[in-house]
Amino acid sequence: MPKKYRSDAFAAIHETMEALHEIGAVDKKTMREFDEACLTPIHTLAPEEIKAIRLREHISQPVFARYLNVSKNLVSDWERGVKKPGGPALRLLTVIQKKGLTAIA
Amino acid sequence: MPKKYRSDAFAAIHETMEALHEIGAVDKKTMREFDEACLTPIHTLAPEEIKAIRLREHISQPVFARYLNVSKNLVSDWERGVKKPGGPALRLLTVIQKKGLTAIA
DNA sequence: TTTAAATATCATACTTAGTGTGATATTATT
DNA sequence: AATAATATCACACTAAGTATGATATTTAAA
Repeated sequence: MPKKYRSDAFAAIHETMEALHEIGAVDKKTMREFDEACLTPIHTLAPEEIKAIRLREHISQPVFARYLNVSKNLVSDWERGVKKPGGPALRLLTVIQKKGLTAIA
Repeated sequence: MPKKYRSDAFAAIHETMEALHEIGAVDKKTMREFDEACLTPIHTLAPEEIKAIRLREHISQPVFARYLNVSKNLVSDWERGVKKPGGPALRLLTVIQKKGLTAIA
């Protein structure tokens, strides 16, 4: 059984916060700070870490590339440290690292 | 209660496929084709669609940007059609469009 | 055992997505 | 009234990401 406590709890709390905001019980500033606090922090990933994430899912570079919607050569470059994943790519990899491939399938 | 039938079913089937592959009952080619078939197809998003996704979540451009791990100006550029989201950014937006913000939180 | 196909490393050249700064205007909040 | 958040816009810059193709090794199949 997959653990989904965190995301389920977050979804529920988020909806509650939205309702409270619409009623006027919570102001925009609080909403914004709440959302910021819910963000999974992002740290740069070392080449080996990226490769480890992929091997953990037991898939090849080409297939992994299609999941991320990037070219297969880019995945190779990441794993060899030739290039480093940027903004949105890093978020994607962080999500997969934490929740697995099925989170974005 | 959030609907997670699809991802739960996929996770279960995926694990079964892996087990069958390790036993030798399923070859690599079949595994690869299976994974490819599980990918949510990606279509380019119009500026209005991107804005719609964000408004649907009731958050501002800056907060949305932090969820995606991109700069706030880029979100503005997307929504005005000045720039178009590429590979990994498109995947991220497609996931949010289908599963909501909590999928990547 | 040979053939074929998938995988992964590597090189090169190119395009544009994404960053960062800063100005402006409008809208909320106190 | 004043402060802060939001959003549009301009500009220059960097490097992420693309595309193609060669090579080598492994893996599957005939």
